[in-house]
Amino acid sequence: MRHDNRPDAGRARKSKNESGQTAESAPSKARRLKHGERRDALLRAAKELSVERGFAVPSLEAIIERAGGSRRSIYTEFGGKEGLRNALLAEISDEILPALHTGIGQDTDLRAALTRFAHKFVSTLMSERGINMSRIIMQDSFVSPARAKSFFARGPGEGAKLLASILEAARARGEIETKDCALAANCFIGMVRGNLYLERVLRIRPPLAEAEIDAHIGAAVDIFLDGLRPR
Amino acid sequence: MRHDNRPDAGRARKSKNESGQTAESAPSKARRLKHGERRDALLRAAKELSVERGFAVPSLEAIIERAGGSRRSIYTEFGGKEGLRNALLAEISDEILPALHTGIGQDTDLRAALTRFAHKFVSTLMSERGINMSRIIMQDSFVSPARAKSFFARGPGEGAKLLASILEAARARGEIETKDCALAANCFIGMVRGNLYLERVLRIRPPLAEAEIDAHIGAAVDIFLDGLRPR
DNA sequence: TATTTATGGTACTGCTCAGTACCATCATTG
DNA sequence: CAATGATGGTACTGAGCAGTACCATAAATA
Repeated sequence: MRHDNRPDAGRARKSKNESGQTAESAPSKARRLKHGERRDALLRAAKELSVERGFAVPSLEAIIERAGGSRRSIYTEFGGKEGLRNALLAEISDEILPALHTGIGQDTDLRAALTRFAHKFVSTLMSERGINMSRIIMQDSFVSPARAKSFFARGPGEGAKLLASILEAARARGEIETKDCALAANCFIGMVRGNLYLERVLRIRPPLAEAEIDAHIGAAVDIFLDGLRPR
Repeated sequence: MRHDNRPDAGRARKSKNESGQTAESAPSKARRLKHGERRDALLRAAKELSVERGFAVPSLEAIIERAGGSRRSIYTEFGGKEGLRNALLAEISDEILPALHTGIGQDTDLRAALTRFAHKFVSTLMSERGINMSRIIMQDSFVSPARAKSFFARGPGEGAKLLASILEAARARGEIETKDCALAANCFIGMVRGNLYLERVLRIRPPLAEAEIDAHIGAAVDIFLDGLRPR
């Protein structure tokens, strides 16, 4: 029951089967993936393309070229560009945010805890990959404040809370003295970020050497602890 | 000598003279501005449109609609979109950067100097207008690292240098004790920024109340000064 | 093996927008 | 006041890209 009343119903197709499989995630053949697999492939391609280039969602063409599948796949899997964007941002958040907070709060020594926190922060967010992800999230925030909000809450927001609770504990032990631990936590995080984060995001500065990181964190921890020490 | 061999040479023009003057900077008539004036009008329109909406360069259509003139004007005045972008970013930098540093370094008292610096920083950059300008500059940085670099150098970079020199002076007077004033300045700036700046840029937080600003700055200055006080 | 179903592929549509051509008109200058 | 030059206005062009229609084909199922 083919209704060929369409103008170009019988148009010649460019048979692209020759070498059209640009998908590098699939082992050379791998045609016809099923639902979940195709979704993963598309999402992974979108993510890697974004992260490689440090730019927000690439064009659908570019994604398909890398992942295989077709425009149609994107619409069935994600419902369109916006859905893909949502999934992509969630994916990126899921990669970067846990790395930000793992192991925080294990140290009993305050200085060690602060140093660990800062190191985690700097090495996760200021690495090449972390910066590219930051850039993607920032660019996206100009499009969707909602996604930015959720990212912030799960990332820096959560970090600030964790740090504040660490400070509360230290204050309870009498190691530090401050009115407002949340405020102090905010200050510490800012201090760790310094101007470096901005410089990295703006691509003004190359990735930091270990020595630079240590010096910066050392200075921040010193100033912070001395600033809060009990009289 | 009109060569009417063009297909639409004699096409009907929509006479738009009825009320086509959307230019608000011009007093209702003001047709046919000359060179410099048109340039200013275009640039101002581009700037206000960007700043109002917190988004990078608007479409040429939008600019023209507000400024008057025509696409042609933009090409004769700026050489195209890229030239306009350059001029726009320079314009924005020229507005925001001087405000950032004026009056810094006048105070003899270190605490007063730090507080003034921080206040200038927060009230300039975290105001609605300042945040919108920051957003524009960030978005542009994803397009042109060169412009981002120059902005950073003139803004935060310059600020860090100023602050470092203030700290040097204080150290010479024996008021503070630190190995590296540049590092310490970096820390202070970061502390002032805290998470607030990011929250504002991402539009997660509304403009700060005076009380919030004072509390935040107060905490930062306290921690910083105590952290650097001589043993 | 034949039929159905879902997925891959391609072209088309429509929109936005930068850049360009060219006409119309105002302003200047002799 | 007429000729000339510069500026305003409009439409056209072409590129990029999201979304959609529909054909082709591989997999599933009977």
